[in-house]
Amino acid sequence: MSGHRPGMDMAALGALAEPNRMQIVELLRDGPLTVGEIADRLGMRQPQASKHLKVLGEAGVVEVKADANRRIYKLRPEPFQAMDTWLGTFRRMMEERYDKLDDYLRELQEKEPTEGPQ
Amino acid sequence: MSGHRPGMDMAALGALAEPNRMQIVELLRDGPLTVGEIADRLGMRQPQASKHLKVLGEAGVVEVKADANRRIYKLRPEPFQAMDTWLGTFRRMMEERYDKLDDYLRELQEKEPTEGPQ
DNA sequence: TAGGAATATTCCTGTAAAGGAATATTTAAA
DNA sequence: TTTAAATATTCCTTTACAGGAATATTCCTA
Repeated sequence: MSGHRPGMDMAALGALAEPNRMQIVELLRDGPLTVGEIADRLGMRQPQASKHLKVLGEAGVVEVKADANRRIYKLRPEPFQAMDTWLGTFRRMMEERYDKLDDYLRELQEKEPTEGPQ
Repeated sequence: MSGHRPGMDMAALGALAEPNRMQIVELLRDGPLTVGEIADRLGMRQPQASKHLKVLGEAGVVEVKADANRRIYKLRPEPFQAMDTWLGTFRRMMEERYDKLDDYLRELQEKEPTEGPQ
């Protein structure tokens, strides 16, 4: 299977597209943290932190390690690597200064010969 | 101004985190297209295509060029470059196999000397 | 200037998701 | 085995947003 086009997971994107979760991710960039620390440093309540971490976990962005009472969360590299790969497919476009617009305009003209070759 | 931390725009992320819009973006990767073409190729109705394109436009992901009746949409490189830059700040983590977890565990131990050095 | 093509907008409705508050769960320690 | 700390979960309410259908807008052409 996996006859899909390259595409992109999207799950991670959806998870990151929420400000609080983005903050959590940027916080975890510097290393693993417990739920309490995350909540403290970001000024959010523990339940909200837990909920956001759950979403991040389900999206594969973070993983947990239990330490007795604590839950230590840390980033997983995979989704970031995936995003990086995906971005690669746009690299050509990112550098292109000649953007095919004129080509496309011409293309449209030809497809639409309202009048015969006058 | 711009005393912000590096961070990430987020607007683009939010826009991309919707399947149909992601499809539009991947379609536009190969070059500019009109609304009608986009709707056709993706099997969505014109109004929905217009709406999604509007969101993408407000997020700075696409830009329009008017051609008479038509609106030709194409990708803007900026948000992709921004994502790329942002991803760069995770590159260290992406490659790291030693993930500071042990360090952090030790750190937690020391911060919590419930009993004296027994 | 009337008509049609291409696109945008509006209104409505259903649903997913986020925050707040309370509570359940788990674990260590007394 | 009771208590407290750390975390997860549930319930509720509100809001954002996506799709559907209809309609408005813009522009070309006859």
